[in-house]
Amino acid sequence: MQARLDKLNKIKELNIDPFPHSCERTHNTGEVLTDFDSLKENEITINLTGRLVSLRLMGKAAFAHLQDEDSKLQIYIKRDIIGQETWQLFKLLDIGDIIGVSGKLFITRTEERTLEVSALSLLSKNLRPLPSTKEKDGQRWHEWSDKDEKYRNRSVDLIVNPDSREVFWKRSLIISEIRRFLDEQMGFIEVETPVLQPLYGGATARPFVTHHQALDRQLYLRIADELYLKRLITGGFNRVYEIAKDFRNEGLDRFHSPEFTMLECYAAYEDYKFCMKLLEDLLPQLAVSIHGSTSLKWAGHDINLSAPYKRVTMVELAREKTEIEIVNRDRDELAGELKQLGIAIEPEWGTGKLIDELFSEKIEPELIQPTFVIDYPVELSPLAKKHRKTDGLVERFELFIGGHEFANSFTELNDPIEQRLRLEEQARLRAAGDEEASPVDEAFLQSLEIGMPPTTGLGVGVDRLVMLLTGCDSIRDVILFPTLRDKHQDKPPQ
RNA sequence: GGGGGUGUAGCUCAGCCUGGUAGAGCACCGCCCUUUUAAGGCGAUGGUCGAAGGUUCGAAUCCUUCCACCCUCACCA
Repeated sequence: MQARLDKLNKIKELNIDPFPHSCERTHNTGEVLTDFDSLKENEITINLTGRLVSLRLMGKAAFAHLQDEDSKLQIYIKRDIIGQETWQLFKLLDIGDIIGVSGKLFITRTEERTLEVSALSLLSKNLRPLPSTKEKDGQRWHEWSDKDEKYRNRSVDLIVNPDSREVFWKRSLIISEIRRFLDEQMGFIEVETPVLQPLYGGATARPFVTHHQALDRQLYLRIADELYLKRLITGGFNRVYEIAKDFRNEGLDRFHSPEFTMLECYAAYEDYKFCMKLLEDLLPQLAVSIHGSTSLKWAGHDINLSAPYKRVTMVELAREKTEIEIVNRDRDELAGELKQLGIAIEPEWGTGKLIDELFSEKIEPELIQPTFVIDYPVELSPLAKKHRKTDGLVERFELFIGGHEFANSFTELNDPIEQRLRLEEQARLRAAGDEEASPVDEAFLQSLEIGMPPTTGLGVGVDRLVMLLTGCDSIRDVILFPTLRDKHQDKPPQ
């Protein structure tokens, strides 16, 4: 770094501003590579900007690679072409500097498409050396691969690791494709609901708690958008969605981040079958536009996202995979059968929790191809409407892919009286020590009392969707700045 | 929280089992080189071996504790 500061001063002594305000730019590397033949034929002068990522100095000439937002291009710098003054500047450049070059295209003896530089300017000096990497024909040496460092220093990661760049490029595409699908094909509108909430709800999770000074009041970071979005349905917006961060104060692992991105959408005058159809339209479309095909590899499985997806009720699945009946069961009997399967259970768990446990232990991991698991026990779903045919169930589904949950949806409960009873039951569990049961949200209940049309809602974990479509196996690989422990200095000895 | 793994030069890693005072490649610095591409050649610099204790004549190496990351289980949609 000291060496680079010295160079910075030498550059200033040459009367060159190492951090100028603007520059000329006519193309990016992608455009040059695409139209190379005609640009070369017509001897078009190209102005490129980018970061110097490799340098091969050979006395009075040099080859280098310039990387921009698209890809990279080799440039050729020759003293006799750029002149003594610019050559002096060039020799003070380092890998990592951002420069602008202009010149015409040619092909080297080794047949690499190259820009012959006739003018060169420094746009921003690099003072902190980048990790050195080498690459040829897609093969890489000395790759900067320390995961901890990648997560903590994403700028460097994005410069140095094309794979990371591609993941986040795709993430952005996925989100804009989802928006386009909902806006243009489905007639939804995007809305924004509070992140800071006086009460939290819409999911079972422990919230983050914060405090507002001026109001002198406790607020929570939202764990879900659900209750607010339904209030908008009551208000007359028939199709709304939100793509935003939710926050859950829980453990973190490969599939869970304390802040994560959720898509929630609600459609009036539809039921949960609408949401299944929506996913069967959206996912193949996304897979093709992001990945080029509906078949992909993820978590060691070959997965095909072509619709339609298998639909199977939770009751059938439990019967088929474990021979256990889950509807209207006596709590202790059910607990006994779970124990026989070797599932560790806690004495205070109710039937809902037991079924949930059975399901995640024995059934989820086997759902590799996209599968809608439908019709859940009412105990697990305080916000879902009871099943139109079967007692004890609600109209709900979750989508499983590769053994993991990707979406959750139900026909929304819009009977305000029943909803109040169910929320009061949750509040009772909460009072009994279940930190994840939600409190009663009076504003939400009053909105149901005004009258919410029959409605269906859907939540999709966007981070997991990105993992699936980019082949990443950790949620940290698809979040630009994942939550990490502090890397503090070790405490001094006493 | 339990179990396993990792941490050595700016980067990627060897050395640890079997203790003797730190190594390679790349980067960086100097010199040579006007179509190279993991450019090449010559030379130089660079490390409190994650931290702190302990054992020992002697610790990167053995032991203990702590810190961070990864995997896994538990918790958790």
